[in-house]
Amino acid sequence: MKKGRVTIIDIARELSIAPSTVSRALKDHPALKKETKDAVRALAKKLDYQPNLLALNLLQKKSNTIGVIVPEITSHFFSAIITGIQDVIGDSEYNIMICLSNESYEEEAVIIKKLLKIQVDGVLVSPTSETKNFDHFRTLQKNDIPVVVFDRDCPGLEADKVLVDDYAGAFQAVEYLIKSGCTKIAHLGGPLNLSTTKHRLQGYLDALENADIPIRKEYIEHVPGFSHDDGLKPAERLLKLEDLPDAIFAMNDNIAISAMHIARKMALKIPDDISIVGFDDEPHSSYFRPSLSTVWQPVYSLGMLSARIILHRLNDKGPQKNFRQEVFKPELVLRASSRECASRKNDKVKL
Amino acid sequence: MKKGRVTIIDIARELSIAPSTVSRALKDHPALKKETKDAVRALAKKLDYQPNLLALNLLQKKSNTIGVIVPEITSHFFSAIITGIQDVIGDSEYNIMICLSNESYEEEAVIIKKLLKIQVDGVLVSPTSETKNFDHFRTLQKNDIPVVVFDRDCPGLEADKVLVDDYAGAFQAVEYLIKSGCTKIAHLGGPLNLSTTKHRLQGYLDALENADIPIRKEYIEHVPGFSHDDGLKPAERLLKLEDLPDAIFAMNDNIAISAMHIARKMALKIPDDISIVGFDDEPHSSYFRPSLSTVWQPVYSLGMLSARIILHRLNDKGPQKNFRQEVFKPELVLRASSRECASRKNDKVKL
DNA sequence: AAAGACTATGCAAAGGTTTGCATTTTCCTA
DNA sequence: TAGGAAAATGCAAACCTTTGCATAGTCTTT
Repeated sequence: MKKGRVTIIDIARELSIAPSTVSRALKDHPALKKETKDAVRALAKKLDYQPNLLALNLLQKKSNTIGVIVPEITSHFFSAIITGIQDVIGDSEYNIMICLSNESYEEEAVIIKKLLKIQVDGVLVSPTSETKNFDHFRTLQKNDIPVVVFDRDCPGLEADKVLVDDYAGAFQAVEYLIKSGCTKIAHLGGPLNLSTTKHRLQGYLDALENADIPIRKEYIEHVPGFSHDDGLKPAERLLKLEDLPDAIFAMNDNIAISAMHIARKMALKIPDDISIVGFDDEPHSSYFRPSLSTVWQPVYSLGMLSARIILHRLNDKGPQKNFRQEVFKPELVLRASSRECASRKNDKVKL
Repeated sequence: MKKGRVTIIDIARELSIAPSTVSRALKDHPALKKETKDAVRALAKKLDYQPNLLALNLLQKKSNTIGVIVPEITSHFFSAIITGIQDVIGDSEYNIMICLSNESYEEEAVIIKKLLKIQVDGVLVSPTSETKNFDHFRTLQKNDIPVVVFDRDCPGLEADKVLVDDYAGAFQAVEYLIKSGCTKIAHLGGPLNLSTTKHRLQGYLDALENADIPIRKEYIEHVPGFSHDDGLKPAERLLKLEDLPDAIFAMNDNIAISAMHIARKMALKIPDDISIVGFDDEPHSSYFRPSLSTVWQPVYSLGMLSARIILHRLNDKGPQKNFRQEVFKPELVLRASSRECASRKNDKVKL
């Protein structure tokens, strides 16, 4: 009786043939006699032979692992993306390794080093809100590790990218607020370094300009982070202005809910006194009262596409070029935290 | 110029010594001359030598990977546990591989096979709500892979376990409802197979019995899944009973919120007409109006402890025995969806 | 000066699989 | 039946590191 697991050598010995023949038999090599193949396969099955992937990894210099770097997973946004990624990668020969950067550039850099060390075959990454320099991603590429950036863009980095048209989402949202009669529209933006923050801000600005509404600096605040608590202070600043806004377009749903809280505390009626629109369409946003109008993003699809792209890169060796850039369209979801609008029937509405 | 990455052999050749000497120098083997060590270390640094973990894995027959199997990650509950796990494992030599079973026994079994194939060193698992048979976990153990079960128990499986005292949490919650004057307390339970469901149900039953309140079958409903939508129908059944309950203790926050919705739709006042208490303390539960009373669980700690236990097992080879069973105490969090209670001041309250 | 002790280093195997090339076996044809 | 082509299989290297044992070299002691 052998101790450990069954190897190709055990099978070879038992059948008095060479290990290489066994290997070929198991992969249906055309040069082999049918009988040999059958004998090998039968014995392999009988002994419950399991190929040793560790040996294969060494031989092929690859780990069959794809690293996924995200800032966090406690929000529905990233956990849904990961679910999409997992559902695609799960059917392939690859495994995914999820790494949390905690929105810290430093941790992100450490993760990259770790992934290099274990020789991941590819990396999917949504950079932290602190990341301004992308050289660590380029290091991956120099080591022939394809990188796919998702959701948060890395301007200047040449890589496959799967993004959301944040600009359009923001523009739509603010345009709707204007149509619904709001004129004093404030914005609660995210950390300034982030591409998503910038694009949503630009969408906000352009929608105002497009409607000939002057931009007021005091109506624009930026939050330090993405949690409910991060939004409270900035929301309070907006709602303590002398000339009170009649609408707030927030960077995400959590922040929008912070604004709702402050508004409620100040006895403002939503949406009569003030409309509030978020971004992300987190599942619980529809359960609030008033339910939150927001911008929906195809998170699951985003994850799936990112995964498909990296699988494609991995199968399709060769120099990395012709980078793809896919941009998903978000959709405005109108609920009860924003006023009705005369032309509402003409808008695409998702409830 | 060499093509690939620098190996121990490259260093050996350059210094005209044996690879084994290089290996020993890098691990500070006592038999080596200081000068040799220094020379090796200097060159290793200069060439930016990175040990090839793939080779090590093969040699040591281990993958340095810990599998983490969870039903899903889109809820705050599991994503927070994973964050705790990650924060502990991240500092070790191990990597974690997160696998989603989607509450499907079949998928869970497939995952186990995959983890065996890649030769994980250990597994952390919270079984699906369908899992009644634990032989697949025993298969892991037979292969000398330690298993740590967390949150959801596997009765009869001998393994390390990190659980929450669901019984006590439920008992406390229902006891409070009784103290606050409720007498017709209904329960929205989870899928019946789950240990957590059973224990919470038992806590509910015992709290009633303890107060001499007769148990009414029609006041007990079970939801098929954990999402908001899964709770709607069962909640409706409860609230359409002729003898309306004056309180609902729900399996989790999502279900509690389903109940809140149905109650509101029926113009019931919360908590005046009906008190509602959830379980889990999801972050958004405090933002609802009325804010949700619920039972808080130390999710992050639960993840960290599970991770520590498996690391300990991995360092501490030898036969698996003396399994640990750790049980965390949950805490009742009183908010606005339940009535005040005369003796409230005496309770430990977390807001 | 020789034996013994100790220090420093090298050799080679092991871990399991794949693959180009070499070799053997089989079969057909002249 | 020899020759050669074609079919089937084997050999050995490669992937990189670790480690028990062997060996070479140095020093000490009698």
